[in-house]
Amino acid sequence: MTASPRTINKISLEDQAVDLIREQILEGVIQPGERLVESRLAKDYALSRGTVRIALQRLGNEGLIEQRPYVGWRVVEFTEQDIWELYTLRVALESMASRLAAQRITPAGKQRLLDAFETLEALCRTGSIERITQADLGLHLAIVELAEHARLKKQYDLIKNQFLLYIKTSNRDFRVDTIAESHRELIEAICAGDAARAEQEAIRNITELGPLNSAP
Amino acid sequence: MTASPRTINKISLEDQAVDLIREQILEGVIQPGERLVESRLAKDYALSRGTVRIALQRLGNEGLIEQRPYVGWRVVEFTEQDIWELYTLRVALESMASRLAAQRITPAGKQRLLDAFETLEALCRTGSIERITQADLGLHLAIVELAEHARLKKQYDLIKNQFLLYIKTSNRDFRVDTIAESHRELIEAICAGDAARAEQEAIRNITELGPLNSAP
DNA sequence: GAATTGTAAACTGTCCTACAATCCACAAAA
DNA sequence: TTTTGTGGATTGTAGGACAGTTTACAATTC
Repeated sequence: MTASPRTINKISLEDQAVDLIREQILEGVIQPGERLVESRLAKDYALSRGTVRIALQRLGNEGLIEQRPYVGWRVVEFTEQDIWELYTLRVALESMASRLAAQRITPAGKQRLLDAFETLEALCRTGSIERITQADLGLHLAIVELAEHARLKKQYDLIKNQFLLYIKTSNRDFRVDTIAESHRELIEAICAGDAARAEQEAIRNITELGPLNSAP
Repeated sequence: MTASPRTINKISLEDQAVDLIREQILEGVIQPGERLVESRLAKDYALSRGTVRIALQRLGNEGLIEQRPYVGWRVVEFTEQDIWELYTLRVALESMASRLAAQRITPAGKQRLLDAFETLEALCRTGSIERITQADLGLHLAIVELAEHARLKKQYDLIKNQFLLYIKTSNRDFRVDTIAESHRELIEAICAGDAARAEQEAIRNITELGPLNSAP
């Protein structure tokens, strides 16, 4: 007998703590600039300090919180430079991802892309900003995963949440109605296996939304 | 009275542990595939398990070691796919770095680049492989730092040591005599402030050395 | 009053001990 | 040969302890 597809959830407390605290930050429960006190978090979540400590290290690596020796951790506050960095890095990583995705696109991959795209399209008509943002990110994430490049994905994940935090805490007004549409050509290029065009469309898609014109 | 420029070295044990263990790995004292046992490291370096634990987390993030739950950490062993990933990621990050560096080059920046280049040139005539590799990396690192892009640098640092580990553990024969020369045009382009050419030269420089022809 | 210096509180950095959970190799059994 | 214990090693996690450091603020000095 082989094990059934259902597997037991065996997530370490460290991992759970990371997810939990990250959620609190992204939800805005813990605001930018606010401090994270090891001992208080440990008490709140009924964990040991050591476990919380590891979790904070990891979130620090994700760039959501920053450390000052003997003072502690606090949620980052983004500057103009930070935003510029995030956008430019996204361009570098996603343009490569798009090119690779186009090179190795499969029927299953196309399906996944189109599903993600349709989800985004639907939400753009009726959904909340929250959910649109989520779907948008989901589409980009799909592209990155289709590139089948573990390190690229890892580096992308590393800045993904910083981007989310920025979106949620800034009050930029996005033209909701055009978001889905601005992805159409990118998706088409990838599905068509046109690597060069996919790369260019990725650059355009990110650049036209971001504040890249005002580079420092 | 103002404090003199000499500052006191106040490095946390966690950080020192990271540096120490990383050194052991890069020196080959701990070989790829070998296990890292928390309690043994703690005893060897006279540290507590908690401190070692944090250090291992960090090295895991750098991709030098990998974790299996309840089993422990061991030094990574690179596959063909890994090497391909490292090279392609380097291209993505360094081509952007070169472009930015060219855009914001200053006299001081030129000086730094040329110094690094000359060091490399000199070593290519007389130095050991070890030192040439070090100087080569130093030059690339200078470019990345001249881009003045904190996140780009952070992501570069994250794969830098994986690359070093690969170089040290693989027995690829590098044409030592051509290494310095292959950087000349890149350096020139950056110093000339020619962003587009710098970007292209960066791609060429990395690609012509690496095994990118045999992409998976 | 401004600058310096002392002081207490809060928190991090680090260590220790302890024990349950888990993996793994190997022996025992079917 | 395959399955099923079983024990040892190591990780995962908790909790307590205390020194080191920062910080705000009070006390002191000029």
